[in-house]
Amino acid sequence: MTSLSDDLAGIDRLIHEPARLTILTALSSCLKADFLFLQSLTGLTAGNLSTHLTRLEEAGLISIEKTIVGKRTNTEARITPVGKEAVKRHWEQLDELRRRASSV
Amino acid sequence: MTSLSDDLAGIDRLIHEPARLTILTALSSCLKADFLFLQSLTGLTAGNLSTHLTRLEEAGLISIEKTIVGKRTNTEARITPVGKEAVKRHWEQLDELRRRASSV
DNA sequence: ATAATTTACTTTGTAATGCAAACCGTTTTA
DNA sequence: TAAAACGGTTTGCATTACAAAGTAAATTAT
Repeated sequence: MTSLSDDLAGIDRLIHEPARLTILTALSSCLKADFLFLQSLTGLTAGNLSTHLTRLEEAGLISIEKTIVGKRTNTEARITPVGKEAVKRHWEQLDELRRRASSV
Repeated sequence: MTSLSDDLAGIDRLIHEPARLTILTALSSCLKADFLFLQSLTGLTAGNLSTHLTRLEEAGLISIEKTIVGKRTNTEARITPVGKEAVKRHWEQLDELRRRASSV
């Protein structure tokens, strides 16, 4: 038996942060994306995108791979199976919270 | 013309905070609720609920009315028309963000 | 040749804020 | 009448999201 209170307590703030939720949701659909693509997609500054990607990597939700392309570094992010499941679950949790809170 | 980047930038963090999103969504459905009801509904500590309600009131999203019931104070929160529209819009913005980010 | 600019990021500094814990005035109970 | 409960508010701290500054390599201009 769960309650609205449990729904609320179950929200993971790491994922709920709008920028990270956007990044994770996008990566769930395209699997892999490089830094500059994610930057133009989200409109984030490079600094903030960098920090968010690092946090997501530390949490095991994405993996980051750096390669040399041409003569420059290239940073690619890929969602992990854990990350993919987590973001799917997060959207479901939000749906559930909305549903429950909408009928008190 | 809007983009995913605009969707992201348009998210209001005051509303996005899980506890406040829950409070606002609940008040959208029941219009009026007292402090203790909201506390048991959300599972928040009294201190945190108090702070969240104050912030929502300051933002004009809810109104707070204090009366004496029996011999004790009673705090009731009510959603304002602005608040009701804002939370509706927030859920729509999340839907839109999810939709857009899911098809990059 | 080398200075200046651009690219692709990372690190730092700071202001905001969410939470737990402490507090407060009143009322009820022992 | 002491103490515990009620119905909250205020405070202190640790986290964190952002902008701005920094960095290292590559490119362009002079």
